[in-house]
Amino acid sequence: MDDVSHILAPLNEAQRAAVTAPAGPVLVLAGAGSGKTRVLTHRIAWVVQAEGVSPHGILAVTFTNKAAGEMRSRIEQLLGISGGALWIGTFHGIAHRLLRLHWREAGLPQSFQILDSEDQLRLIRKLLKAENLDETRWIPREIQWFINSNKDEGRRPGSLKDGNDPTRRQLIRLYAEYEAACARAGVVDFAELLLRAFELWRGSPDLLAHYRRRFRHVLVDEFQDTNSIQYAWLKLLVGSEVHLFVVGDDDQSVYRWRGARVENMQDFRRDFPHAQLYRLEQNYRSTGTILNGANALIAHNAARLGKTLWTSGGMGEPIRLYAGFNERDEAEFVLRRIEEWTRRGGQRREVAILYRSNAQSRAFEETFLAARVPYRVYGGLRFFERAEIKDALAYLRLIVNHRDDPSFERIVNLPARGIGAKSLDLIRESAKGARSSLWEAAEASREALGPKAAAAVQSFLALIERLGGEIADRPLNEQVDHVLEASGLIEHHKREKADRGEARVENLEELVSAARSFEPEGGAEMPLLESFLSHAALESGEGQAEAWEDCVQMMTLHSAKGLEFPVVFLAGMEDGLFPHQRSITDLEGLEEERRLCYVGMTRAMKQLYLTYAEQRRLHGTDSYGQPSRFIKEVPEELVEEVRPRVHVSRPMSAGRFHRPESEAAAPGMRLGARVRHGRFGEGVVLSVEGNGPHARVQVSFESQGTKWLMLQYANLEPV
DNA sequence: CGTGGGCGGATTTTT
DNA sequence: TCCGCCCACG
Repeated sequence: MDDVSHILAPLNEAQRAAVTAPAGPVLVLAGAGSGKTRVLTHRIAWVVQAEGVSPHGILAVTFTNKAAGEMRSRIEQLLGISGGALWIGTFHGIAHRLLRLHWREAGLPQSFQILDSEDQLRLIRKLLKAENLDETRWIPREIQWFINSNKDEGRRPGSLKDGNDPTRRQLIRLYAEYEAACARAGVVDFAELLLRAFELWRGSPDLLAHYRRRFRHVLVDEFQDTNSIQYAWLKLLVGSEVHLFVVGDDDQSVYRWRGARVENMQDFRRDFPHAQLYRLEQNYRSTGTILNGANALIAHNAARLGKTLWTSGGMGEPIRLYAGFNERDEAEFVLRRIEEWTRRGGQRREVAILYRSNAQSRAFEETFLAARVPYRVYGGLRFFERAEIKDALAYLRLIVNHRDDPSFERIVNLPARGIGAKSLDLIRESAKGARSSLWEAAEASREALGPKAAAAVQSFLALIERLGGEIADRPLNEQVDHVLEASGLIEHHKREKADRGEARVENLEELVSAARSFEPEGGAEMPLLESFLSHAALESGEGQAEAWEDCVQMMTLHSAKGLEFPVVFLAGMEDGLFPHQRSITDLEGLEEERRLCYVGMTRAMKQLYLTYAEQRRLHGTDSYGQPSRFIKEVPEELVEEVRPRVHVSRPMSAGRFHRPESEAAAPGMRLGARVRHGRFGEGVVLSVEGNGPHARVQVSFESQGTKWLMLQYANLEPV
């Protein structure tokens, strides 16, 4: 046996017991901040080093690409080897890998592409339109939900019963049509990746046997977030002899609404009655006060596996509660506290503002912008989801796979080339009649179309063909670059309104540089371009961490899961907002909201603030909310109410941003301020975006129109 | 065919 | 309030 002390030494007793658990299924109930990731990585290291298992025989599944990447690098550090042989990835990533390797057995075309949720919605809309169904009666989102949740449960249209309900019958029919359309186009959506991978194994015993022999150790992170098909897939793989090691926390299950089944944790104990259970309850993150508060809160949920976090550290400071007059007052309070924190030597990046829904970031952004305090909002539109990026990818996808109908639809007339709705309808009709792809229908459409449209269609097809030839055998970034130029996309965006178009061109350039630095993951052998396209579909592209500026972090509670911060503000603690109105009515929904609150509280290491606003402007109207019921579920003695509002800070118009100008990095850049520019003359500030050296202002000049200017170069003077 | 105005809808999010 | 989508118009 190799020396394994470095694997075991940093672990506490419970962690060590889990890491060294003997053969058989294992369930680790890991509370927030109890070293969950550490247990997983050390388990892998242990299995490799102490039990001599080859990394080749290990499969580890996570929920996000980020988590997978972190796990891989931690294992590499721990073992001092390259983790290349380990299969670590998301369920979707691993399913994708399997389908690439075994596309034939899975019944897929070799060059199948992945449909993201937006593509999927678009396709559903197309189907509805083709069927002449009213979108107000058949809501695309609901149909999408119907399809995905059935796939998540492993159900194909053929196995669904309509129960003599005409609505349901129609939904099932649409599901079947949607499947046919995907097959025709050679595309698979996210849920399909999982279901296909499941069916692949279920339908090929030899293949399954192969993987069962290969993967002797299967580890799963965030098990409470698995859905039915993922768990079914795991059970299929595991059979009887493989070691399944799952880690999860039922109290942190916050994705029920997208198919996650906390019940899988209980089911696990039923399905593997001999499973060993380990509890990790010692928390290394938060103060005793924070933990006690979180424990008390979550105790209001029924149906828990049960777990109480404790710490060997001190109680720390009380949890602080602030009742703001309105959302602006709330934001200003948070701002003042953060300034206090930094004045005492704290860093901004150590502070997180967490909220229930993205719209809440706005009030904070405005306040922080005005105060010139750098912040970063996580979430929002991701890189690969931006329209211009998706257009560019659609070109590449269509080049790779002419049958990719969604891509065809997307770009056939972008930039505009005279192929209007009517021509497209014709092509769609004939594709449907011939059960062929749009591409094939377009090829055959010459006669059916007018001469002008026919020429336009043919030249589009020729363009795609030509591009395919021109980019063959060139480096990936040149391929992307060439397609962007030759397709006219760049030109198209350059002609747009200056501000918007510029940003789009920049994003497209970013895509080229992403291509330049792209390295395919080991495994499946496929052309670089195709693997880049799959990567683009599977990776949201959130990871583009910008220069590590010292910024206050703002994000939703959901995206904060798995993170920790010395100082946490849980903002918007009002009934209706949090718990959210739409979850308030049923118990299950409410319990999930409570778990979300638990997740939020347990992000905090040293200081935790709960804040709410008595009056909040939302969707344009003012509402007067009650403090969140969750506040009352935290024991009073742990909470200190900050400055019970004796005097109210008036949020009046003139003093909207009442920061002394001398403190501001760029004085006078308030919204509505009058400024003078050397060349453009006088104007009014319409908006301010970003901060630090990247800040940009939009100014409406009297004679030169509206322009975006980089603050650092513009030399604007207040008038 | 491309643009602007009117209308409705507006958790949470990863893949 | 604000954003995205659809339709009507030029």
